[in-house]
Amino acid sequence: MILPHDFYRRHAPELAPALLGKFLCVRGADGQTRRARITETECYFGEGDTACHARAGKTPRTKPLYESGGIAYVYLCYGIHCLLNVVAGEADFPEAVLLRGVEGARGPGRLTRAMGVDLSDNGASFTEGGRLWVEDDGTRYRYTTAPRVGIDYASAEDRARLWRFIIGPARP
DNA sequence: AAAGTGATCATG
DNA sequence: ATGATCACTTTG
Repeated sequence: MILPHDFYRRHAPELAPALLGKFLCVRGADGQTRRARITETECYFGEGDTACHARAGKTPRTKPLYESGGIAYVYLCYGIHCLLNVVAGEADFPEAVLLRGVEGARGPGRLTRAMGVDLSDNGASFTEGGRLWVEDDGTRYRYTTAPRVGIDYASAEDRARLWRFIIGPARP
């Protein structure tokens, strides 16, 4: 089942674990579809989250974050890597879920390279029959939470949030 | 441990 | 126009 728009219209801290175990699907230029189960996500939540790109408000780059959920926010990181986020929630409130890993590709930069996602996918819809979508096969997974990575610049409070979600045994 | 890499954003 | 900053990966 292809996840519908409503699935994405909730807050990112809730959407991030909900995406675990779902299949990220990308139709390539050759017509072949690549499918991989999502194993690791992180959420970024609002202008008040000092780790979120939208912390400085709306700019040309962060504009997709302010759209209604169910579209892609892709940006270039460290000059090399395209990182793929799933925009969450309602319009005018910036929040998204970073896809950090799928089966067969750990790391957000490797994920996009493996799946063939790049900057041209920025703003693309996951629900309107484009080359990107997410499928649910009904499987549920246990997961572990952890702090987000690569956000040393954020406030201590925001660095401490357990907003990283990883498929695996729940922590004791 | 450290470099490689370039868009983005805040300055001037 | 310039410079600092990065939601990373690879190499040694």
